[in-house]
Amino acid sequence: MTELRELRYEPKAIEPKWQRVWEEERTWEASNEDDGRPKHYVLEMLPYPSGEPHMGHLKNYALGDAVAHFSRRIGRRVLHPMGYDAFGLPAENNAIKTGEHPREATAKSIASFQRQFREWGISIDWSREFGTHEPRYYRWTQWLFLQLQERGLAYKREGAVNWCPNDQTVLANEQVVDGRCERCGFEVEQRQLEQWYFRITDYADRLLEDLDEIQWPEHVKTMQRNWIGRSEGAQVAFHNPDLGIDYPVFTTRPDTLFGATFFVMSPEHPDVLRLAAGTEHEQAVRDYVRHAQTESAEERGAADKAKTGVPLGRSVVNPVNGESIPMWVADYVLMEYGTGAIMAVPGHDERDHEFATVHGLPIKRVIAGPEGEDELPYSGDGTIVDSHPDFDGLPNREALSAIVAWLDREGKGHRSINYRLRDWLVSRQRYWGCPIPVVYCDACGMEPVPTDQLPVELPDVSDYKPRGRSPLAAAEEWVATTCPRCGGPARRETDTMDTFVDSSWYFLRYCDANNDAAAWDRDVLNRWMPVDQYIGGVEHAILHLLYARFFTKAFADMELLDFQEPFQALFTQGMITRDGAKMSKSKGNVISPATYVDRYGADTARCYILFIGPPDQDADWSDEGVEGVHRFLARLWRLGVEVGVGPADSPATGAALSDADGALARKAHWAIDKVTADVSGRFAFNTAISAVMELVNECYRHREQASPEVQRFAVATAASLIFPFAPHTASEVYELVTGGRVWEQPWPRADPAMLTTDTFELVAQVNGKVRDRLTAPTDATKDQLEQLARTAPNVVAHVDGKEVVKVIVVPGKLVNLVVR
RNA sequence: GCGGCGGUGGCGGAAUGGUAGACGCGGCGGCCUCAAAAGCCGCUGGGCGCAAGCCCGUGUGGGUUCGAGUCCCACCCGCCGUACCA
Repeated sequence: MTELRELRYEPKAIEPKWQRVWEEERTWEASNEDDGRPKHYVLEMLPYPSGEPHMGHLKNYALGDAVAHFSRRIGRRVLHPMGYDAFGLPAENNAIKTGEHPREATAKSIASFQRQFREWGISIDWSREFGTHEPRYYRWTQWLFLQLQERGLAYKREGAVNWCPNDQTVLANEQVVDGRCERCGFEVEQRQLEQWYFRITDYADRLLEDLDEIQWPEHVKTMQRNWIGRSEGAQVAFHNPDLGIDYPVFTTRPDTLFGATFFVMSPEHPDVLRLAAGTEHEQAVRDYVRHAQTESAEERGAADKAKTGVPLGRSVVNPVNGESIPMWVADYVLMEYGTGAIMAVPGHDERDHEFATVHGLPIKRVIAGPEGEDELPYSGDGTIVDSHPDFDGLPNREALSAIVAWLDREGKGHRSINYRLRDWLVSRQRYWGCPIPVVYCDACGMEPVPTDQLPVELPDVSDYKPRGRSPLAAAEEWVATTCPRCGGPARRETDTMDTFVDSSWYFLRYCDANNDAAAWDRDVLNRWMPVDQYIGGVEHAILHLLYARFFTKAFADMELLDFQEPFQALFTQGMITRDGAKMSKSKGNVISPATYVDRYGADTARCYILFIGPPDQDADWSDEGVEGVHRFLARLWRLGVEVGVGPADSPATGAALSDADGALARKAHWAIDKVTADVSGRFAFNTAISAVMELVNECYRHREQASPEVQRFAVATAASLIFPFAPHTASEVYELVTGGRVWEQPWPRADPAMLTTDTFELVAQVNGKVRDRLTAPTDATKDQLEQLARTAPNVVAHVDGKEVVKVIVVPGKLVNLVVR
């Protein structure tokens, strides 16, 4: 017999062995046929294949795989697919630098992801794999685009857009962070361009309301609510007699209308120059507007910036009292929000107050606050004063609705709801994306490409460099086409789609990934959707998650599917940091999963990343911690070798057991109970793994005394429980002790009789302080427990000479004697 | 400013209002070995004490309670998100 201590746990031998079995037997492929088991769709966010997978991917897929495995073993039919978000700028920027076709770079990266996902042993249904850059996928992206266009949900219009001068393309609002391009960090400019949009604003209310229906982290819901930014108020028209134009403003405080002392327009407001023309302020206004344009979004957006602005030399009439108030232009008014113009109420708005103070404008109080609150601006509630006989004296909240009703009757305004959410700008002047399937004909105008001519394939080009228009524009042979309506010459749209379009429906395609006749079959889709558990990073809280919800609702309206929300439950994972900092090339603290998988095996890397802490929190990677988890798996494996194959059933309920057998069997059942609760009730994988560690420690403790059968049961149970986290080692150990396949076994069940013991440790307290610990029978009465505690030597010492005024007995736990 | 999350040993972290610090790392000691590595076993919050044991201890200060890391109030600090949104 081989000396045990010479036995080495060799993941390099174990892991490929099981990967081969799963691959050859296609173990993780899911059938679209309903077999009576409840379905469970487990999905991790689509990876963007650039270079190699990083630690974030390892965490994401280790988490998802644990959920998928656990779900299968508790009897669900599980869909756990994989694909690649393969269009995008990194591959294209690489092409500009090196000339390598983005398709080549992407293919290499995908191959690396595929290889590593296999090496990690993630239980993926590979039969459904695709990349969003493959024509067989983007054909349907284009088809869906046309469906949206047919219903007016995709449209083209001219307007002010965000332009990234580095990436040479427009960006959606969601992709501009602090005035900078979310991708490259360059300052974004405003340009006036004709672009494609999706009408996501039509869905603002539904996107907001349905958040109540889904199990998502509250902070993600909050971020979406804030992004949608619904606010209730009124639209009120202020008339300018010079041009004879009504300028509507949006306000959430119509109750302060009588306090408006001036009127402010955004520098981007199209009428600003027209209004100033011919006044003494014309030149000053021109200068101010020009300056505002050159100022970066960042400078302009700084909250502590002084309130600048110039008068327009015109005035408008406040419709509620006929007062003429001066018009100004100031950059604290944003064109993007509301109507691009505001009524300024310096008495009750901080910003307006600041502006009025700087520019010497009148400040009027129209709401009286409680006693002592006589500072202006006052933004709290109070009583209407100096406004109108009908409203003076009313509480302002009451006056608010009364004033809106009155405006409505008088035709001067109406109730209005305003949103921060803008339509989603989807066209991009870049190459490596999904072509927008429309053509332009001189005779017929814009024409959608007929669906039987899809896909519009992305042509090869020789020059990827963006020049303010898509590189596709240079592919003349491709651009020149015929009009589908009149057959005459036509030109193709050369913009491509935002890659977020690709990833807004991929989870649908997985359900019916190989369907050549349609994007999906509605019945097949209904058998899997919605995704039961979605897992990914919070960085997608707004962008991807909002877009995907919008698509789902739009498709539901088109009767392409029958549910309103794509992701029933969402789990957002924390970041993996290194030395307390985010990993980045510039910091030089990047570590790659491959290093650890190579050194310790995939099971160690996966278990460690789950063991490190609660998965929704950030966690710092520690090399020493990895060693510990590796030791644990090696200890488990060694137990398997030592105990060998044979019967491994749980001791029968009520069987007479030796002390060692009893302790070990109970620990095994305790671990089953604990792991099951930790995994199913919450994502407490860290404590689940520590419970299996405890079981393994208990196995070592009873190695000499416990019977082979009970030891085998304990080891098999440990293997079975660790399987969702360390599938290879678990499979190996389970085979060593039972000869069977762990993934084919149902999830173990704890025997309730084995979860209780005859005695427990009774804590004896005096005045809430622990004074003794005693062994007490589990079935003892409260009185018996009290007597036991009262006689404990150290309790007696603390009670001595005092009066027991109260006794608290918590059966199974403690006795507390309150003395005086 | 606003919103959210968090603050527990040397470190990562664990604790349905009921034994604070499970599990892991690190450290210390022992066994094995010619020796080391690996492995196995034990100890490991701080202070006082020969010991039994006692005192202190979950960011700070109050409160509720027989009992508070946990609940309430007021603060401090850190991280994330968001910010002239009318």
